[in-house]
Amino acid sequence: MLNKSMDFDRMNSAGYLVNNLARLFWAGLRHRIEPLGIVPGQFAALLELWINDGQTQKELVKKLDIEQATLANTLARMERDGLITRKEHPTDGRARIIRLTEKAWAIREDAYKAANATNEKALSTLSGEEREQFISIMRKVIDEMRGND
Amino acid sequence: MLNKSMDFDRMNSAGYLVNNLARLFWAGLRHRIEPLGIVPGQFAALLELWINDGQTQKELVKKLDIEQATLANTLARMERDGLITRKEHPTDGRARIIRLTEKAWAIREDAYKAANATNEKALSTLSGEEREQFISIMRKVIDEMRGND
DNA sequence: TCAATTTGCATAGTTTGCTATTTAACAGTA
DNA sequence: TACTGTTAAATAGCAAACTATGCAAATTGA
Repeated sequence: MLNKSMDFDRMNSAGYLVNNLARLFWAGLRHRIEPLGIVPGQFAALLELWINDGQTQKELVKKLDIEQATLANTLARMERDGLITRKEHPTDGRARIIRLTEKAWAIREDAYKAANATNEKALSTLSGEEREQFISIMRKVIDEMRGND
Repeated sequence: MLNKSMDFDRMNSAGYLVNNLARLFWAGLRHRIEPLGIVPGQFAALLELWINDGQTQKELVKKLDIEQATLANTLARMERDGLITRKEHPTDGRARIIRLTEKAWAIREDAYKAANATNEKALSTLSGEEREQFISIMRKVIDEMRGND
């Protein structure tokens, strides 16, 4: 072998592992919430609306780390699926107030349980200390990556 | 507050953080490899083919943690983009041999550098020990999640 | 006041993931 | 040999991410 740089071991690449992990979490959550009639992409919006119902799309975008266009499409599917309604804003003709339906409220507790179960299963192999390390390292890396580049 | 279980803090959820992180890695890699004329989804297949050119789709699927249909589509785009060719298999009329083009070979070193730079930037805030913990914890969790559920 | 700019949301178009299904070729067996 | 079952790859259809662009309402400022 001429040069070590000629190799790239994806099993040692943080990016490769993170991607892999994200798809496993996605799949695990998808299975668990399927009976509730929701899909993983709707989860973040639901979490935020369960805490604070009746926001505009703009307010949601600010809190959920996704692009405006992504959220607009997800909200359209959620409306189609009967999870939210969108009514006109009282003072701003461009904005719309997003409100959860009864159906969305009804699945709240089960959805929390599904998410917690997915996390619990994933981390079940780790010690308490390792869990803390894992979470805190991820937060550090996210901050770093959001910072500059 | 009636009940602690009524809350779900996504900033403390491993799944939420992992998802976030994966999209940041994806974006970082995308920016860096854009000048090379490739996209992140093609990366895994390229890595494997750079090591072992001339495999069938089935062989690639076994090594890359993605579904057969996903790979088939990605390979179609790679063919369209002039990164691979697909020739008939000498003994099996169903299979096709996937081979890298000159164009794909030419960007190899720059692609490795781009991936390494993305990882390096991401982990730059971590100590050597933390990096090792991060990688080894991710491997543990992946093994756990792949295992059963 | 009214033209220009900004802003909130929607839409277009692409990639990449998934599941499910189809197609064609292979392999084994009656 | 003809039938049956299996297997490799392609295709259909959906979700969800992104960038870029469009549109109409709101705001600004000359």
